[in-house]
Amino acid sequence: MTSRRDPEGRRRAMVEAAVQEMIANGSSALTHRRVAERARVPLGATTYYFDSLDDLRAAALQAIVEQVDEELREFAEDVRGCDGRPEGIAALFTAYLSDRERLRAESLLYFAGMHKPELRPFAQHWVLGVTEILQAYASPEAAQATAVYLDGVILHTLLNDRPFDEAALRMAITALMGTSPKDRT
Amino acid sequence: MTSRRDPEGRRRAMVEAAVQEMIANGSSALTHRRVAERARVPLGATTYYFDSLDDLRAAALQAIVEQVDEELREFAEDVRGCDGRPEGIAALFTAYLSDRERLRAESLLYFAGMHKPELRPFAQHWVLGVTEILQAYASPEAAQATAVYLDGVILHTLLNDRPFDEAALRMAITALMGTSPKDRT
Amino acid sequence: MTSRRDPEGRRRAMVEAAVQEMIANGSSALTHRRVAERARVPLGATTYYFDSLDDLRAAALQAIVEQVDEELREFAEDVRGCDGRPEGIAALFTAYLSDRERLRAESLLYFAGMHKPELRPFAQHWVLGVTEILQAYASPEAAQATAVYLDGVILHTLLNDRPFDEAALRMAITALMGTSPKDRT
Amino acid sequence: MTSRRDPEGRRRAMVEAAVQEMIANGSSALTHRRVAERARVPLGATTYYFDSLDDLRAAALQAIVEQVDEELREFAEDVRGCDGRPEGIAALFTAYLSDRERLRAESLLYFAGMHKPELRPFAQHWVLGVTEILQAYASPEAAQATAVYLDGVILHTLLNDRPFDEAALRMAITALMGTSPKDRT
DNA sequence: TATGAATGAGTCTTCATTCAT
DNA sequence: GATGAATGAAGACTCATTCAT
Repeated sequence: MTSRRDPEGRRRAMVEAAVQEMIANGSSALTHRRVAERARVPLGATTYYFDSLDDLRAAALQAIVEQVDEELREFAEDVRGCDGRPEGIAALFTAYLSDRERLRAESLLYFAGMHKPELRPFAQHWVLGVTEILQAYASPEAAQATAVYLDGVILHTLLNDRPFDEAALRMAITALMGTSPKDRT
Repeated sequence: MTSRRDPEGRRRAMVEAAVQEMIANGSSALTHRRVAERARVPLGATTYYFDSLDDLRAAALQAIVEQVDEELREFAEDVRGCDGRPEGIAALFTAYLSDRERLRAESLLYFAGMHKPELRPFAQHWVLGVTEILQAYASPEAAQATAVYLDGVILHTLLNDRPFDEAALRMAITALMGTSPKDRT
Repeated sequence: MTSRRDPEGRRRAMVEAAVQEMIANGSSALTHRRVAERARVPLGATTYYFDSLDDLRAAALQAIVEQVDEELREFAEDVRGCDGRPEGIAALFTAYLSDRERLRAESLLYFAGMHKPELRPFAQHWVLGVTEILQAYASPEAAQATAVYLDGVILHTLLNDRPFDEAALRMAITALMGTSPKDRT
Repeated sequence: MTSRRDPEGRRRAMVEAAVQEMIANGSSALTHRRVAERARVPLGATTYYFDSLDDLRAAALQAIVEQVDEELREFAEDVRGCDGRPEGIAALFTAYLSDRERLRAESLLYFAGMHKPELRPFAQHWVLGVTEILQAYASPEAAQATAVYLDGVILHTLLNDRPFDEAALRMAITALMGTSPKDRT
């Protein structure tokens, strides 16, 4: 059992357990009991540390957002590393797609944002972040188009067993990054 | 109350109520009670007509799939009408995006497929359908890339109040439809 | 489906189905639906022919009593055939015990009688019948003692996979049949 | 209401209520509601303390088994007290038969064992126990025959208002206890 | 006469939340 | 501060019985 004398640790353990539970079974499957069991914490602790189950859910989503932040930082650095070239981005993203847990976690933010308007900022975090990163190498419009496409790719990947074809990714990114406002006819 | 002695009508009413309920609050919020109330049907009717809540949910998803089918048929015709030109497709799709209920319904298929592998065929229906339609005017790869991008656009639209910019849509579609395998370096 | 134009046949089919259902799952597992399904009769028929489920249950128990009657007649004849000798009775009874469905059916009468006083006559039918048969070859007291013992044997058999040992049966019957009032000290 | 904050007491109260309910109306009549009402406990408590109704039923049957154990211990001592003489056993058993609640409780084990093979050990407990006790004063075969007969007597008593005749009991026990393997012809 | 649609009462069960300790 | 006992509301589901047709 998580130590009684480490409030912060317990809190983290519960949030992490909530995230895992939501990834595994969806947001609505979250219950105090399951979190307590998974976090190896007494049942009472879940309500002692969080005012309500919704609070706990929100904390879990917040944790996912923070993880997304971290990923975006890494992604930004890696994109710099390959000088923003489409082939490089395609390779980086292919690697990103291989961690399905991560994708599922992100998709939780979408679910949440769709049914609770106040959670939309969480859901938009990823697209906005990617758009910003790509703007260093393409027009704002091209960057956004690419980010939106990549979101579609994530969706597609979550609904297929096979990984997304890297060549297709490269092709699409190349096409989209190269566009610019003047292309608008 | 839905007229008694009209089994088919009652069934339809309940399925429709289930769809509405899921659109409003997500698949997991579906309960017999809410469906009964929305369909103006006694509680017992929901279990009399459907062996289980899962059955009812499945019927609702099936209904959405059928609606998607209908939309794909219309879309196919409209795309033919504009000769598959990107500007035309962008215009058509902008119109499509304006019906948020429809988008939310479709997104239900995605989320359902994410947590229940057996429902994946439902979830892939739309992308596969769009890809097939676009193949008449672009390489298979370009068609799929465009379809995946459009899925991303749907997601983006659902998470924003403002409608998706049609010019951006046109730009991206133009870029993606024009790609072909030989572009792959 | 049992013919619509044979009311008596339908009735019999439902009663028989009820008996089978009760033998298989106990009296309390009886439902209109299961009877209708087993008897291949529309659901409505079960309430059309029987005022209530309890009525149907009673009819089923009555049918078992009638079967017991038939068995008692056979038993009486067979006992006459072996002149009431204990070895003969033991052999006959061993054969009787081999049909577990029959035993389970009889035990239903016991259950029923235990919880519904008005059904006690049904439950006592078997012991009284056997007692009467044996009285031709032993004192009333010996006959009753033997019948009670045989009831214990039925119980024992239903609770064991292995058949009851015929030698033990012969020994006990011999001992009990030979007793007489004057043995009472 | 059973005092809160006395888990063991509440548990016992519910088990006892379940036993009473089953004695009164049979195993299959057991419901959470009736137990809660009889034990003067809120409905939720019944499922908080027992994972399922079957669990509660099992606990009740277990409690009956324990009571049977206690009775067997007493019976063993009393039988020793009368030196295993048939008249003594008959007298003891007559007293035993006078407590109908006890008989009904024991019969629950029989009926349970009949429909659920995994509960057979419970059902056989009494016969095996009595057989073992009597073996100190008779051959194993005679002991078993007597025990089986006594089971029949219990059944008979439960199905009759009048108590079982002690003289008949004495006669039968005398006859059965005196038998021995060599009597088998 | 016969049937299957219909429903409301009642079953088991889960769980967020409260609160005594 | 911490916990686990406690409970009431709500959920899925079953089914005897009623009744329109």
